[in-house]
Amino acid sequence: MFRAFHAAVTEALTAALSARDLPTDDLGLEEPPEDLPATLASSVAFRLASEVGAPPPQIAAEIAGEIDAAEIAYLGDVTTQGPYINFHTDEAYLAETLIAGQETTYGALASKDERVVVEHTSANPTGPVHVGRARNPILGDAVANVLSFAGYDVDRHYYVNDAGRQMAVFTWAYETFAEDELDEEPARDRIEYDLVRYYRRGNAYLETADPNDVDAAEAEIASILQGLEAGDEETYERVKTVVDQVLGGMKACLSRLPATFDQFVKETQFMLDGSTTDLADRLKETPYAVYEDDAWQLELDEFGFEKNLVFLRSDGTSLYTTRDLAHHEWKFDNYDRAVTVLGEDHKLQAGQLQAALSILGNDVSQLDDVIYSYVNLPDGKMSTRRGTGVMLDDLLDESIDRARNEVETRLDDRIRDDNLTEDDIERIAHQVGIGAVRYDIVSKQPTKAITFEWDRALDFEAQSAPYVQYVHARCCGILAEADTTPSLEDIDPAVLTEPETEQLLRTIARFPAIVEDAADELKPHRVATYTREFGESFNAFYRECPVLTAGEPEIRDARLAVVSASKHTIANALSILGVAAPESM
RNA sequence: GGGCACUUAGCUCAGUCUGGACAGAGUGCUUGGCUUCGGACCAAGUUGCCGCGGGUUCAAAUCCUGCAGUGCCCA
Repeated sequence: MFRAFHAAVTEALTAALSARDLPTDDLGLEEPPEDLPATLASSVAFRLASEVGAPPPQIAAEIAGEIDAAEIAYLGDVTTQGPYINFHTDEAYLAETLIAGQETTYGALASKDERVVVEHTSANPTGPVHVGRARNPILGDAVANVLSFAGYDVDRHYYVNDAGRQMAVFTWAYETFAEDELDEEPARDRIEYDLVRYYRRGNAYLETADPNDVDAAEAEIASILQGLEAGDEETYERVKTVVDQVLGGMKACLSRLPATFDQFVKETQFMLDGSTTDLADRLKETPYAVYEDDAWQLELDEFGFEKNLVFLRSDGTSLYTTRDLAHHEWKFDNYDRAVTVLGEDHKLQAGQLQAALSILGNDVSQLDDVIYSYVNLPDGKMSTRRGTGVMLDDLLDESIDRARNEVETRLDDRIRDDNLTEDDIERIAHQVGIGAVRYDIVSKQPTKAITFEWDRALDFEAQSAPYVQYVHARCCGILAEADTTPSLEDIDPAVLTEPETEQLLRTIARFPAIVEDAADELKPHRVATYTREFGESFNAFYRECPVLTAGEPEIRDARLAVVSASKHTIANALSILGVAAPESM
């Protein structure tokens, strides 16, 4: 309802200003401080003071007088407080919020008939997913979720860099070394933990072996890269053997979050189908192309990049970015919009990519990047090659273990006698443990750097997932106990008179606007911030307004409807964040 | 050397895009609340040169600019 109210007020205020021949480009609409009863406010009077030649409070009063509240949807009253014009909602605003909230899909926006591809994670298939990379699938999944919930038709892609030097090194190492030449046991019984040992062994060899042996190895690695470039079938199969196995393991790890994908798009696809070659030919024809230092380059200083972008080596082989350009044109062919979630270390590359795409005549306004900062360890970076870092699997295991302990120690304190089974405990441990990790990451602004510390990442207190999940479980508990679902016709919203109920309904009313905003801005953390506000509103309601034990049947039924709307709201908010909504905990 | 980001309470963070009403949460610390629909909860108190300096504005945590610290990138 907040969206409708906002639209109605915008229209009314615009009309009021136009009627007096005043500018309507900046309405100064904002949400007033919490302790004020108004739902929207305008500070437009400040800006008009010099133009009109009157003090702001007087202007505010005149504009307010211009608006007939009775004619505007959901508008109950227009008041002024000094220079501010305050807009108050009417009874229908809360009543219709209550009705809208009965839908299980509450908050979902109308379908937009727009195809969006969200590319995220796209980590090179070199080994187990570590925590340094985990921000990407968690953020990316939430971005895709919020866009989907906001009505876009979303596909999730993982772009597989299977044509780079890393994969050539891996393939060579995998074929060269025998199991007994590896100096460690797999850290975990899954394929990528097994195979990464070859990758590490290979890299160590290249750093420490006799120079002649290294040269021989490098020749083999170069031949793999050339084979890929030439479209050699056998070379593709060799690399594929390694890539698909490692990727399978990484996929299994990511599915624990869960982060799933509609497609794994391989870089080699754009070498095989000739699109990379075509693209390079087209780049050569542009006025930005130069041949310098034995390489084809693009001069991008016009776009703010001092350094040239090399797109073809002297031997005619393409580079990572060239193939990614072909990849992006392919996205543009198949989607209306492309969103890419990537670490700040790829920011320059992304900028150059965008410049090159625009040189090629693409509409780059359909391209959006979501940039996040790296997750570091207190004493340095995480690296798959060197084998440093905390693995995502270990973080999730530890979090689940701690959550299980938490459930078990709380078991005796439970007031509710619902006799949790062993299966329940395990379910809750997973929901809370994994939810806490996701929530911790998704609730922060992606641009801020994170230093990983166990205790901080696994803190179940504070503004964390369990707090919000608990609200959902509470809703479920009450609804289950009620065992009757009053029909909408029986509900009279007018009996909901307590300020806590009103505050809760107001919070519920804002949810669709939060979804819209988070989707427009590609900022899922806004939804996380909202879940905390929601939790506070709900808990205040819970404290002051008994539902099942409410005396009057009308009040009980109406409050049940509030709980039901609350459940839908918080369940949907959690699902956007990718955090499980437990029925009990 | 150049570019991009970040800096808000002891700690972890919202708020910054789009300037507006006394700068918000959690945690910590000091208190209080289960004859009760779920205490992983709630209530009260405490905590601030919004990194520093300048500028724009009726109004700046928010916009511009210089500087510092931190992170990332470029050869």
